[in-house]
Amino acid sequence: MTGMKDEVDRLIEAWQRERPDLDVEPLEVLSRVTRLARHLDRARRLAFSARDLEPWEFDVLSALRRAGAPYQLSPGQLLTQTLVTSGTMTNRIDRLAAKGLVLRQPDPGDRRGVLVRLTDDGRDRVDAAMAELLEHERDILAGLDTGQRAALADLLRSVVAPFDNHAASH
Amino acid sequence: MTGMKDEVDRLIEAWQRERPDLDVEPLEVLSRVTRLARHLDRARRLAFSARDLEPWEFDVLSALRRAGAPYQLSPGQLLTQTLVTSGTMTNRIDRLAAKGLVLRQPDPGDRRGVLVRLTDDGRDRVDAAMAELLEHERDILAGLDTGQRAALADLLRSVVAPFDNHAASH
DNA sequence: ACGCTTTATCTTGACATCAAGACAACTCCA
DNA sequence: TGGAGTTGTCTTGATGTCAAGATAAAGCGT
Repeated sequence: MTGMKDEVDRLIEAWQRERPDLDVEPLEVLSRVTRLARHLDRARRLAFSARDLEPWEFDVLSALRRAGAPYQLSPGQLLTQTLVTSGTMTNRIDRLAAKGLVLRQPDPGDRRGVLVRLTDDGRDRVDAAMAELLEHERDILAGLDTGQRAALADLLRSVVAPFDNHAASH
Repeated sequence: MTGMKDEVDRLIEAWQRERPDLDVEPLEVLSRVTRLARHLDRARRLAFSARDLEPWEFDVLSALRRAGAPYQLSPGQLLTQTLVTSGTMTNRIDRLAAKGLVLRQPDPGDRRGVLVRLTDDGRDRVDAAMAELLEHERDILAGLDTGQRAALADLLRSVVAPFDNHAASH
């Protein structure tokens, strides 16, 4: 018991009133996940706007940053990591290159391919944005103690893991 | 310990390798929330496609359904519930009306306003879609026992509640 | 009653995304 | 070496969304 009602409590009450025959218990978890994700989106947008980055820009730049020096990946690798289509990725790389945050270079080993590399400016921006994002996220989780956060992470992991490990069979 | 690694574990390892100075613990919870929400979106799309409904259609229809008989709300009420802009809602109502799932009626008490009402077909569709969605969601949560699901719901509620109750001050 | 402000909905124009397909370069086996 | 199939990226056309503004009707104080 947390002593506070949220929107999902109200949502569930309404469904129970209208459809008493249904067992709506799954909504207790999953509607909260959906709503929290929406709030997180707004928090991300806010955190990144201080660095003049859109969330989609951060997604691409952070994939490159995580790859480690020399911070370069192919468009194909980027689209498996960001789960967008190839057309979208072409468009994103165009715009990031126009902003000077990435460079498009021919792949020396495959003339079909290109390599997308983070510029120094791109690296600085994504590093700053990541630090800011973590600040915001810490605030969001401030109501939980360390043990609760760990418990929440473990419960979420066991719900998400089947998806992640099943997707490997594609 | 759940005995399984997920994508977020790998994401966190990469960040720790690249930025050992940052405390990335918040990602343990919030990146999993984001990823789970994305998987849920796909599950919803799948559940609704059997009833030939898009997720956005379900969002609107279910708001009307939850309102109870006579299943009617104003566009304004619908847009506060679905968190889209008014232009988007106009477009959605147009398309739902064209499909015969809702009716647009003049508001007898306010000539500026209209009332959007669920048709019988709309009610049947959204009821069937809801039952199907709950089936899918039960599958997703099958790895947790009742106590774990309740614990997860409570932890999520205490993270989400501040947003929901703060937003009331708009 | 008269304006001024607010409220409710719809319209417009720009934009990001996706699905499907085009095109070029690579691989591999005969 | 040649040809079939595969892979990597980009192009095209349709769609849904948003922000900003237009329009019309209510509310409200004087």
